[in-house]
Amino acid sequence: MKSGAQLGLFARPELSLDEAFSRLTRTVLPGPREDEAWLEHAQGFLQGHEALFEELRKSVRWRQEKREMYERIVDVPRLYATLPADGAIPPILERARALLGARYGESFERISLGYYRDGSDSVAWHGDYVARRMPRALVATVSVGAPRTFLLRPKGGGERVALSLGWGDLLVMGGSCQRTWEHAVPKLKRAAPRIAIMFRPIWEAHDQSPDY
DNA sequence: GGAATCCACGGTGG
DNA sequence: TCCACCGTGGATTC
Repeated sequence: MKSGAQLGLFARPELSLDEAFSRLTRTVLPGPREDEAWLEHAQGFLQGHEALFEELRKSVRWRQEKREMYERIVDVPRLYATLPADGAIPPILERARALLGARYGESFERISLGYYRDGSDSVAWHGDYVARRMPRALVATVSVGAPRTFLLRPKGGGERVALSLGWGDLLVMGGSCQRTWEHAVPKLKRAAPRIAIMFRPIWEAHDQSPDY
């Protein structure tokens, strides 16, 4: 039996509108109440994510960024792109953006993509570059393709939180999350491809720095 | 024993 | 001036 991927018979991607946010669970991360960091997580937010994964993988102009570390030029271990600069914004993502904007009262102007091709692609512990300088910053991520472990830990140490993100899952990080917590996608021996689709407001008009 | 995790490395930029 | 940043690869832990 051939899989849907082999036959190209993917379900048309759609948002399960009636229940788009019904499975959303909110987690307040441990920390000072007056400087709260929180997560909202919904499994299967985007139905038919396989088709969107394939569309993005094929149509987006993926960038391999490089970084100098310890007198060597190394590849950043993932591919990166922004929409619409590197490809058309699929209608499903415009709808997702509108839904998220309505729920959170923000306009998510920036869409950036991170392509984790296999288990050797990863991102080290970090808070988003611009967001961590803001008192509060929303970052919404929809993950398509195969799940990868997504870790969070408080800056300065403490118990960490682990999530599995893929298959159309939604994760929203809010409050002081980018400033008081760090997140990472660790390398794994074996992992199938995943694309993270990140929605962010414009925090600074001149900001051009990539966030992952 | 294999996989996950930890840690040190150091030039750059804020 | 100082410190946070971050990919690699070897060491350590699970």
